[in-house]
Amino acid sequence: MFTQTVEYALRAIVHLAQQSPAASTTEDVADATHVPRAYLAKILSGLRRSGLVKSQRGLGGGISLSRPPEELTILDVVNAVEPIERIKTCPLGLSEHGSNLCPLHSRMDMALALVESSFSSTTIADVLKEPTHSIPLCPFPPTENPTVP
Amino acid sequence: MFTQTVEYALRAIVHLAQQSPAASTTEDVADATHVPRAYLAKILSGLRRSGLVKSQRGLGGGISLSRPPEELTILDVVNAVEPIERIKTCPLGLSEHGSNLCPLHSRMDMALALVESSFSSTTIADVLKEPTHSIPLCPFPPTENPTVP
DNA sequence: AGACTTCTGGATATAGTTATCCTGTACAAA
DNA sequence: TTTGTACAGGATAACTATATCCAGAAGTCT
Repeated sequence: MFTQTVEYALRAIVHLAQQSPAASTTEDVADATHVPRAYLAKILSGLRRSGLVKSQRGLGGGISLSRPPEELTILDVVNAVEPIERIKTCPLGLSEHGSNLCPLHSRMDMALALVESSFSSTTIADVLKEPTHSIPLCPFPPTENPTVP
Repeated sequence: MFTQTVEYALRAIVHLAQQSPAASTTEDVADATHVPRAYLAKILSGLRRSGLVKSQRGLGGGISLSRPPEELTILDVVNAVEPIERIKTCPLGLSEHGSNLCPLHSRMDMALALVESSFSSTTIADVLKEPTHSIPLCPFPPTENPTVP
């Protein structure tokens, strides 16, 4: 459901947040997140162009967050790499319909809205501050898989 | 977020439900749903293998639903073509962690759970029976894009 | 049987995603 | 200024998703 790229970007951002406001090299992030170095570099370039992170070359340089983790939501990250595209017009391309959605696409869009809402209400800081001793990217104590009634 | 294939499969199923229990030819479905015929044929083959639809060759044949629309959820269709994979173990591949999820993946899985739940609580019949005169695959009256508070 | 219809499945093409590599550029420190 | 570090970005490869085409199998109707 979520692409590799989104997964990788989120891992990277969480790691950067753990080091924030210090910078990490691409190599450091790759090692910590188990993301292929060269591909991670591309993703981080994209995040820089989106303004989520800033980069510094040379010794002591690396990548760091542009904003504090409290002001960065999961949705910000997801939308920077692969925007969640809400369904705004009928995908069948029937021009007569304008912006009205049929029941099917209305339901699909509702699911997108749920994800969007869930992601926008969680900051990276929330992820780091999770109660108990569970460590992001490196868990330990039990976290139940949620089931929505 | 959802793939073309999922979108196409849902359109096809909704159309089949509208004709249910009669059969439609692949051609009919393709025309009604604006899905490329040859590709649709592949998708329908898959749905048949999954048992959601049955096929009949020859004159008067075609594809029809195996179950009444009341007993078919959106989730059934999605899972038949591209299963929603809940995150059950840490994607970092750290064996020590067993099945415990870190806060990040716990949140991501929660989003998946929301979608799964939303899709499992809507049958294809629900989509067809939507109040007002809005017609699935062919809408007309306004349906507001939902926004979750 | 013969003509026609419709699904089935294999081969193939095209585009997008994921991943790697390599050269160049910017910066720091000595 | 030289050396070393680290990001930037282009070229390329492998794989998957999407899409097309066609020959063949299975069915209906006369």
